[in-house]
Amino acid sequence: MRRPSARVNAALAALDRAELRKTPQRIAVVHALVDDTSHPTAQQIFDRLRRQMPTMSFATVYNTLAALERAGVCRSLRLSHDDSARFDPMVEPHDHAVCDRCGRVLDVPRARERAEIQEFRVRAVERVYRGECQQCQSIGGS
Amino acid sequence: MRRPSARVNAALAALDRAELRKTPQRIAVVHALVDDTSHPTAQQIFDRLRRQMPTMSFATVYNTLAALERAGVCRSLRLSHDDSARFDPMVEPHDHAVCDRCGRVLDVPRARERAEIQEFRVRAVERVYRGECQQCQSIGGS
DNA sequence: ATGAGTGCAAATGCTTTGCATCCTG
DNA sequence: CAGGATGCAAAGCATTTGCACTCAT
Repeated sequence: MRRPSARVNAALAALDRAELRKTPQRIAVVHALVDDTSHPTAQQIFDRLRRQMPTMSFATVYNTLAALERAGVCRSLRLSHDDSARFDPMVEPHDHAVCDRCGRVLDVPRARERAEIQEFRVRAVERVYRGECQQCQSIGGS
Repeated sequence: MRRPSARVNAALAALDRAELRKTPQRIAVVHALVDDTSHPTAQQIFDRLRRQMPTMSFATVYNTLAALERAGVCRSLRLSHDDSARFDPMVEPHDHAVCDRCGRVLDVPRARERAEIQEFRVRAVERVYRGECQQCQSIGGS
């Protein structure tokens, strides 16, 4: 956590919009997450917060992260088969570079694509298109 | 499973190369997986095989799928946060389209990219670059 | 008989849930 | 005081592991 940033305020505003109470626990999670580019796991966030708020429970961290995701404040990522979920406060569309050796996850802004990851030695690229398949389109609905 | 295909033979050859015994269980898993484009989970493969081989155990399916992955016969995918691992017998580089509504996973060959998924309404694209970060490169090693 | 492979069950690890309690409005 | 939120513990799943047994070399 750095100084109160614009991102913190935007996140708290998103909580309002989602009609979620700004409890001390949620504010703490927001502070811990919102300026963190390391893509922490729920466990890492919990460990960090526990120091400053010893009553914080693991379940609250999980529930809060899920709430924040629903409120559009963060996204959860499952980038490797054997890793737990990681949380990314950068909600603008962007990509990720995952290190095979240390597991580090780097953000790759869309505008730069390959340029941004010059220092990253790319072995493979995986693309996932998300959307609606033909069958589901024809069914219609929301 | 269809008629014995070229893919089956290639997979069995890969087992040889990896010095893995071609046991009835492994052959059954190969047959169940290798011509299946639906990206089944281990559970789905197990359910299917259990019918024709009632002694087949879940652990064997898991272990066999991991062995097949190491042998280069298939890849495991974790495409959504809440889904279990899916197995893809198509090992050539390609991408995936995931339906938000039904969870269906479609293969998207590299050559075609967007053209191939005309009938799929794309909401978002996610890219993952896999490789080695700068720090790990400088450490060197294998 | 040696060692890989299997099958069962138990263990593990991440995540979710139930529920009593606590606030806050 | 009503409903949302928290904290704890327990439950759920998917996946992995330990171990005794089997089977092919």
